[in-house]
Amino acid sequence: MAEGQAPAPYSNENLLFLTDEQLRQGIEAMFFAYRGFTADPDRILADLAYGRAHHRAVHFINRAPGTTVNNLLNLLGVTKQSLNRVLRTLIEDGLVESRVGRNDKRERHLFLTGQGKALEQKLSDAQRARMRAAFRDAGPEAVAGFRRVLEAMMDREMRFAYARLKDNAP
Amino acid sequence: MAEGQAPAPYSNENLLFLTDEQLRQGIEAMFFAYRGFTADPDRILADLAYGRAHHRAVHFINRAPGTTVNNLLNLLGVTKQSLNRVLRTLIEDGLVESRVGRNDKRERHLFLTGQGKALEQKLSDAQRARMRAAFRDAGPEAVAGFRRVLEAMMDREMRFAYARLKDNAP
DNA sequence: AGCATATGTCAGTGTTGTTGACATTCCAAG
DNA sequence: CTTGGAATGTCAACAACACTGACATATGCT
Repeated sequence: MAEGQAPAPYSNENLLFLTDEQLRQGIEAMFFAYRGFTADPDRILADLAYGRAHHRAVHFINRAPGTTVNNLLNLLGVTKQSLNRVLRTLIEDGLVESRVGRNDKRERHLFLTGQGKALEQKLSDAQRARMRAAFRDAGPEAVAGFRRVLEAMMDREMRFAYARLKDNAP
Repeated sequence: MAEGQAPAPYSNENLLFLTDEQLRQGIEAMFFAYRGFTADPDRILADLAYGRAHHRAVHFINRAPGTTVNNLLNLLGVTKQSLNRVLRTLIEDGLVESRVGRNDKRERHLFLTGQGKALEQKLSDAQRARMRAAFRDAGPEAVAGFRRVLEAMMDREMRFAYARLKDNAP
């Protein structure tokens, strides 16, 4: 493997030298951490009749109230048919409200109802608690590094979407 | 919300103060980054008749050759029925070999065949390439922070499993 | 001998994703 | 004002991957 070769000593590249082993550890860290990341909301959702897809939809509708279906589609990276199934149950159950667009009446703008906000709170409280504990354990500089690496790992369009959400923050 | 309150000025807590907004950004970063993290192997797997579950199995068998089914079960966090379906196809297709244990004949020890190693290489090359690019962009200190936060986010048992894999590294 | 462990298997179910096809509504350009 | 395309919704079929529950087999340990 090309990446298995050691760099010349004293080269600047040494600072950036990444062995396959280091990269593998990064990969495994992502895998195990993501399991932890989703574990708490998953436990809550198991009791209700909802799954992870509902959680994601509710999260982003809360984050960007009034978002269109198409926008949500891009954020979530699924097909409209897949999202529609989830949205339909959320609307039927009174967690999400879908309002026809004023300017463009083809578009539907999505909002959480009181009930929807309550579920979002419950789920994100659990997820934030773990994130807070991890951030606290690791310290502020580690958190900054964590964010830098994750941003660099995203696809281009998702990096933009992520930045846009940050700016639109309430 | 309790966590929405600002800490007293000049308190040590300031260094660790984490707003809901910061935590939400961390959550979204995890979500978008994980999408990127799995995107490249997923594209490769789509052409073959395999899925993400096969990738995970092949990864850990490569990582810990001779591992037992039970050990793999714990690493992956799935039921034996679910893992068995994946392992069966991998064994039938000649990517994985299952050897009866010498000491304990109830156990099966799992190994990648040449073919299995080839697939593992192909998949992990793609995944490592992205990880390498992200690590390079973010820099060494960021990588250290990234790892610290992810470790802190794992469940206890997974943190141990992760450490054990690091130590057993070839 | 009897219980526990490790594994494999069968059957049924649920969530989430996919494709493909088709209808509706509406904006905008010619 | 007609037509083309965009945004959305819906139906049907299907696949991957997870789950539970039940049962079988072989083995190890006491």
